[in-house]
Amino acid sequence: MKRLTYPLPMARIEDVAAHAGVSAGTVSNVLNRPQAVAVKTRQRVLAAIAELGYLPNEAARSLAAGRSRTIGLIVPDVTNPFFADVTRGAEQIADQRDVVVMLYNSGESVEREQRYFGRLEIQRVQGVLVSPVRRADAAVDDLVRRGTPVVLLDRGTGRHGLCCVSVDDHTGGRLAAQHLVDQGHRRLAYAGGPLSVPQAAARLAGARQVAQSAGATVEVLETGAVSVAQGRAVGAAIAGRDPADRPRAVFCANDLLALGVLQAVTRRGLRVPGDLAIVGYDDIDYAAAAAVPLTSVRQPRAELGRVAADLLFEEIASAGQHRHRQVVFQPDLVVRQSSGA
Amino acid sequence: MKRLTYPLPMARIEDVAAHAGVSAGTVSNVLNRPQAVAVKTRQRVLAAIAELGYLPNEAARSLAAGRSRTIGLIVPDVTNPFFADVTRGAEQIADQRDVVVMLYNSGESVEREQRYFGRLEIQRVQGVLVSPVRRADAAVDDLVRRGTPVVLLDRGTGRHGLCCVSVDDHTGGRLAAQHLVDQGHRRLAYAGGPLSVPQAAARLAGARQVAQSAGATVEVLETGAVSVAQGRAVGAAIAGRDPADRPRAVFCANDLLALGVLQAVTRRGLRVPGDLAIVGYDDIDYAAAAAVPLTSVRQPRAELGRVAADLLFEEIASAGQHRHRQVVFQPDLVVRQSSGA
DNA sequence: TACAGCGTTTGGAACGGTTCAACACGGCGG
DNA sequence: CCGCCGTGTTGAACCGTTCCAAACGCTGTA
Repeated sequence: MKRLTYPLPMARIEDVAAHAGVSAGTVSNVLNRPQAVAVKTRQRVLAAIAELGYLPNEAARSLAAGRSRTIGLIVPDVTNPFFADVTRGAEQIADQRDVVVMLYNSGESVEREQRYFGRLEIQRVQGVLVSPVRRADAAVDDLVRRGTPVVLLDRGTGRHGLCCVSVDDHTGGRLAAQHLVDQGHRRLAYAGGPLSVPQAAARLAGARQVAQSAGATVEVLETGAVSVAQGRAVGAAIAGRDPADRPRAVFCANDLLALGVLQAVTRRGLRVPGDLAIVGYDDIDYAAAAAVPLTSVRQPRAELGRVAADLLFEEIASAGQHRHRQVVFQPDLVVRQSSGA
Repeated sequence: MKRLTYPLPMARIEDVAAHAGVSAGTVSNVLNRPQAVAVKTRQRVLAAIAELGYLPNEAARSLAAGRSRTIGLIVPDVTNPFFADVTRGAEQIADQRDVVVMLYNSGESVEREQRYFGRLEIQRVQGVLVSPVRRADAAVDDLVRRGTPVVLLDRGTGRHGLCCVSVDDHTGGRLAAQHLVDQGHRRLAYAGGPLSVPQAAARLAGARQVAQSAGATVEVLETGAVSVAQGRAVGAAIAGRDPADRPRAVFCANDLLALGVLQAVTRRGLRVPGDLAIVGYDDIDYAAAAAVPLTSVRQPRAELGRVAADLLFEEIASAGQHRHRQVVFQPDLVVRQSSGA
């Protein structure tokens, strides 16, 4: 008995073959190795495909081929404009190879990340791009041990002996601090955290280095996360201080934080950049659109995603003998009004 | 000859079966119909699965089962906080059923949308959730005709004789206008567009209705898109006018637009809400975080996604006889400073 | 005429699961 | 002691592709 499929059984490769008067193998060749098929035959087959509206069954295809035409991508949160652009970059490269990207948001949860790794393995993805939640991530190690190529995105640099792409956060911190110092500021603050996040720490270290050699001070205002709400808290704290005891410039670990600070201090009557200069990080679209357009450190976001995907495909192709590479990008500073340009 | 797989051949169901001393069918039962297997056997099999680190091959599974455990979701742009939340809602429901969501951004391009539909069909997704680019979308019709269940998200209401979920834009427009009228405004403006987008038109219509019965006027400032940049242009135009000839309140078709207007008019010295009251739409996170927190019309975003997914699964389950439903949500107004609360 | 060589096509064996009819087994009632 | 029943388990067919060795047909050469 034929199984009942609602509502119509799709054309299979056999149907196309029959319709074109060839064998299934030939249809498969037309699809996968067109140059191996005589022009006339190929045209006949293509006509049959069009006529029947044939669409190959991906499940059968990946089963037979032994690999699925997908890669996995796990980021903390696509809603974050930074990761949205990274994602776009990776998708662009995958698209060129006709590979589908399975996207997951870890939400900074180790448990979710692990669950998604499992899903990706079940799907037999060719490889995984991931911004791991933890620097030392056992789940990543497992995945690698089981044989899935992995490229680290923006985090966990180097630790795993894996390919990884990142942006030089130390330099980013230096750029921001140098700019503020150049504007004449000597009392800086750094808002960001938690400092256990390597990126937050590296940006601070860079800023400190510059400040030190310029005779400036950097006060650390550590936050529990990098969100607008946390930024507002920082801004309120700054605005609430005695003017003599206030930093004159604040460098924020990301733009969301900076936007929060901006909002909180202007609401309390401080002028930006007059009373407080602000520099953000990431240069998200909303940074330029803020009430006082934000000076920010820009990272090559889409490029990051593209290069990561390229590395992944390289590793996939070179099954086995592959030399892991670590690519580090340089950020640059975009000066706008918030820092008093 | 065995095909060479890098680097290790994964355990198959046969391996598990051998290891547990049962047949493959029993292992399959343990995985899919646990209650049909004797407790002792089940435990033995589960132990074998754990020991071998067995992960079922999803491709083989969907090939045999005749359907993949995936649904498709196509939105204009996940970066837009509105759609990000809708996506989260849909994913939540799918997750409960152990179904993977394949997410695509149409970028408002008909061509991309069509390409993604093709991909989803090739993947044999169980169904598709889509915010179609065009109201009358031939690609959607094709998909439906070929037998893929489709639920329309937030757009194209009713036209197709399909399930659809949306938010009442007319009411949204009324809420915004009523609020402005209540604040004493009689010269309103509506910024948004293009008006060929049904949503933009409905919001305007709602606003007009209220304005009319209150003896207020609504000037239309049509835009080509709803972005921060377009908002800035509108704001510049308003600020550039003679004060006597200016609207005193502007209702924007979305928050990005409103943020742009806010930025442009404050930079030109107008006070918000003193000189110009602003109301946005969507209540994205950045709305509350703006330099002047934005009054906005909130839509139940995650709920929208959840209900859409529920409807889709309902339709999938009731293969064939299914009565399409159209769910309409009501928006509500979130009052903040930008409208002079 | 035979045959080598080449480009094209074919048939059939995988791929790794699901599903279901048939069967084995033990207990129970007659 | 036999037949029956229900519970668990098995074996084999099947899902729709890819891939590859072998077959095929044609041309050119010996």
